[in-house]
Amino acid sequence: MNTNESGGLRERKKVATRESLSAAALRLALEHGPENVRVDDIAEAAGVSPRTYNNYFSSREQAIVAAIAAERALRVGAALRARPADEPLAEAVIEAVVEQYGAGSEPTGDALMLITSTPGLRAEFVDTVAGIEQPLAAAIAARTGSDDELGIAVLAAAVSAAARVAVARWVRPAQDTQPMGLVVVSSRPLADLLREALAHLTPALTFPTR
Amino acid sequence: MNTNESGGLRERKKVATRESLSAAALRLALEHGPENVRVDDIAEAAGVSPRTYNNYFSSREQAIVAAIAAERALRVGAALRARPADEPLAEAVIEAVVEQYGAGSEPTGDALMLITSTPGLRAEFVDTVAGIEQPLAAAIAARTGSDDELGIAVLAAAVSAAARVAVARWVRPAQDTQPMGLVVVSSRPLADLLREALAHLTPALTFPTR
DNA sequence: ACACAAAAGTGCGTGCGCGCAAAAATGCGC
DNA sequence: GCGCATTTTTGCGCGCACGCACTTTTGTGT
Repeated sequence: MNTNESGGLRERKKVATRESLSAAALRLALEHGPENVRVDDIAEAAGVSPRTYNNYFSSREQAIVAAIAAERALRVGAALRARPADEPLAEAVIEAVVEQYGAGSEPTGDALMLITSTPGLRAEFVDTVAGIEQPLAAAIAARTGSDDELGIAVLAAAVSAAARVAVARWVRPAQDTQPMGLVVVSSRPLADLLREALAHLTPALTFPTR
Repeated sequence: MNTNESGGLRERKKVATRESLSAAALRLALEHGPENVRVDDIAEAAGVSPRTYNNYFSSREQAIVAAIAAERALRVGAALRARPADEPLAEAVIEAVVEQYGAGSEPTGDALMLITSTPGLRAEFVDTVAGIEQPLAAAIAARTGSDDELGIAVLAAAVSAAARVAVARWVRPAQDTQPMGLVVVSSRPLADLLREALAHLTPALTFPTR
């Protein structure tokens, strides 16, 4: 039945509510500055109650970043599954992560300005990278056929950690901030940083223990 | 001058306040159950105001776990520095982590019962493992003499992530919980889980990129 | 079409985390 | 010992996260 395939009305309304809330949070943050966004305002703009807002998000930063990072982490698993089956695991993982987080996928313009505007938003954006861990573990397990659950979890966690280091390096404030306290990202493309960071894990992904 | 060596009275009082707060949080949690501990009670027991409590801790779980995990993460860096200089990096790192988190160092008795009693405490305990990342990076840099800052950060982050996976595996609820909903840790010693997890990173620690 | 179950939305109250500014404590030079 | 600078403590107020219980909406079987 159609409702099972795409999820029913309830499921679609749930997704729509979440998207409406994060879109409202982002718009209000861009209009008034992230520190001036109020939960009551976000909820009202999305047409739900503040309590419902908290059913979906535990902080303002989480809601704002959700509109920017939008399930990117979840797509890493799908990207890895889509890599050629005969490609070495290390390369496949690197390209899957770079595809979702670099090479044209990184935030730009107003969104980038926003996530680097406060420590809280920067930290939340960096934290969203951790979301790749579970989908990646599932995709690695499917790809390798390995039943070493701990080993797979460790490799996925290491990749997630390396990606987080690269993203943190990319968004961290420059040592000497620009005039007016402007914060800019690293001049290096995120794809470069990701590849360099993940290259250090190539040996671990290439020579599995056992 | 003496005050510079050990830190002055101000510094010593700061340390004492933090220890007093976390000890009070732990004692009240053991006496009344972690969910019934109030910030006002912790602050009063430690002899400071609730506002001061929040200068040191951002949550009740953080204060409780601080009394249990007590700077263990910071000592991993020192433990690595203390390993034989000619020992391969991978083995030195593994033994340093195991020394601080396993092999007789893991929580037992009431403390163990407490950190596995609620999802919040379990998550906070697992999160404290992330604290090994910076001290470990500093110790790896000192030990290898490498100036590849990103590479060192990635290796330290990967080790931290692997240790977190092992600790999370150790404290996670058993699939079939005991009667009365009792939660127990994995039957395997934490040292075993840590060694197995970190073994997967031995190739990355042994064959540096470059 | 209806009845019932399940899930989502919501109001309310509670506890609390944090920014700000003022008071108190400590460090230091003279 | 004193004056000044710095740091820590604290009170206050605000915004908010969440548990609980109730209402509303959606899903499902008959």
